[in-house]
Amino acid sequence: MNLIIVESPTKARTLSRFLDKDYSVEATMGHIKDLPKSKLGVDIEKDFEPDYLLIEKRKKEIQKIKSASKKANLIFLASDPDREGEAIAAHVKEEIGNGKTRRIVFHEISKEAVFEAIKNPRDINSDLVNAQIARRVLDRLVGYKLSPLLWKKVRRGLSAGRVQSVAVRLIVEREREIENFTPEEYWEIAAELAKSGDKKTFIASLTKIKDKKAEVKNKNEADDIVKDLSGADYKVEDVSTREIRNNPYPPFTTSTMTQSASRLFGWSSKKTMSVAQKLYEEGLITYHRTDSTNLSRSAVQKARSLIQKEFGAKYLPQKERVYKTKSKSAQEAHEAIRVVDPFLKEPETKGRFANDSLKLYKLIWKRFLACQMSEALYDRKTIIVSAFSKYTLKASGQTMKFDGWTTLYASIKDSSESVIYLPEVKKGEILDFIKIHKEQRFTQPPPRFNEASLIKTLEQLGIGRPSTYAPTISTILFRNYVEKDEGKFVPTAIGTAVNDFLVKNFPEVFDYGFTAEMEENLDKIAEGNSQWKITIKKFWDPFANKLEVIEQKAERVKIETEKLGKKCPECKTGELVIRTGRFGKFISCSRFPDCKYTEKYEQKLKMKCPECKKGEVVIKKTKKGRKFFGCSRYPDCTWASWTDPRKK
DNA sequence: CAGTGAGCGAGCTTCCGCTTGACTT
Repeated sequence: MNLIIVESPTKARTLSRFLDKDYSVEATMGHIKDLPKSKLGVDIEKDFEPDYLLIEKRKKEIQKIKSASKKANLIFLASDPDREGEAIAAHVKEEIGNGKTRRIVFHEISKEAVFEAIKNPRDINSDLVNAQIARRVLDRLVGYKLSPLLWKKVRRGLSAGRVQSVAVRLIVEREREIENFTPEEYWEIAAELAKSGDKKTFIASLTKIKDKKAEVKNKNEADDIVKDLSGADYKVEDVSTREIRNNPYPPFTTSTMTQSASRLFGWSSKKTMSVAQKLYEEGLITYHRTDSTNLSRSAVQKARSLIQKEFGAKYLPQKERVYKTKSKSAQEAHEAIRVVDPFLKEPETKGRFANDSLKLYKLIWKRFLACQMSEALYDRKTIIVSAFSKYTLKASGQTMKFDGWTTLYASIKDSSESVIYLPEVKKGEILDFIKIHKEQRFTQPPPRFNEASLIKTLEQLGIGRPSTYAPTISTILFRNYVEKDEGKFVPTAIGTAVNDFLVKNFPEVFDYGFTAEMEENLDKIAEGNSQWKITIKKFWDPFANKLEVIEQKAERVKIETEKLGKKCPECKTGELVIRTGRFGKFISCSRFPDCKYTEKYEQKLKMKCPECKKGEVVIKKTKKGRKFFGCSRYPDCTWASWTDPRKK
């Protein structure tokens, strides 16, 4: 009897299905050891010795593993093939405490991959484990030293960390960009033209004036050009047709899946991940927390045979498509997110969220199949027109020749570049002038982040991991650092104050490149080329100095309040302001602490309560920070709902 | 379903990354 230990119980179940009776499989449910929650757990005096303890909640799993290991001849530690997985394997080995353990890794869950791995066992890679320790200790030092500083200098209960604080920083700085943005006026000018005698017209936009890019700044300039152009001869200078090839998107990762579900279904990352978790547990999709775009050979073969059968040879490229993982921080522990069986188009999904499950499954199915299909082909035709040999105008449009993969999965490009009618014309041909179009426009500020764009940006910066994107968003909302306004993130006064304090005093730690630099150092440790204690010491010494100075010298941070423009009804002298407390926003008197008047701040939905029809629907927060909808007449009316009543 | 802010100063808050449940207001 041999024992295989993996991280996920679902993975354990899948493995035991295709392994014979000689193997038993157990799961750790993630990490089994960690630093203590209630204290630092890092002995700085003793070279940063970490105090890894068994996690209370994992006692049950450890017991099961221990008893199973007693019956086993060999124990294969098959946690994920990355830094964290190596640490888990090391921790399990410490607990089992005998020489029967072997470390194995596999990158896909198939019989072949598992047996191949078993044939190539190795020892625990202590360099990789050391890299995990360095990562853990660094995050603990940053989080557990800076948070208490915030309690002292800003407010109790706040938090700071390598990941969450940068997420807040992105949102705060974007808001400032928007506030400081001055829109600039510009004009778009186009001529509506037609082939001589043709009834159908087309639009050519002004691109150049005297061979320089046309930049029309104001109405006077626009009017002059329009006057000029109105009586002009329009001559075709050039006609060209070019074939455009459009390749499919790579298969989903956690980041791209949450982005697509957000764009297409309007789902939060939390919702997408929980629906994906169910699909994974039902054996319908591969693991949903991954940054890899790798696909198993056999899955690709199945996909190809389905494409051949359902869509025909034209839709099947000669060679299978291979996707290289772009993300620098990727650790390739898992495959891309794909359906397990491409031939299963519409599985029966169970439970309360059956509809959502099916919706997400179909999206993953399409994305996976599409990624192995032929490219889409377009003809892009461009007509260059001149007027007075001073003005250059351009009309372009494309027609699809072959839909390829877009027959399954809509390309974003298709919706933005609509098919435009362009006539058959020849060089030198004179066109009929119909009329001039002009339109005033303004440059736009960058958009606020939503969950999708925030996750995308964090991933590009290498900050956070697939398992933490959704939880990080929950954290910064729960702490009231940011709030959502129509799905977009807006920083609160607290979030802005905390961010400015951190960035001003610890610019290196919250620099957008800090994590990338940390990863480089961790790689050196993992390769055995550097010692983790030295790396941590290099960070710690200047950091500790700064901590001390700032703790002594920094002033307590004042948090800006938003005025409501009303007098305080109690003292009649102060003004009412909005403050953000531990439980969200509330209204109070600006003369606090001299006047202690407070009032509830209610975010109204402009909708009557569906139950009593008298009160208004208001947004509230539970003690745990979760948003819900309730009636403003509470406790007279106890109507409440998790979901937005407007969306029914 | 009251509480939040300041400061008094009991005792407590806090990180990131692995994994799943529990499951309501």
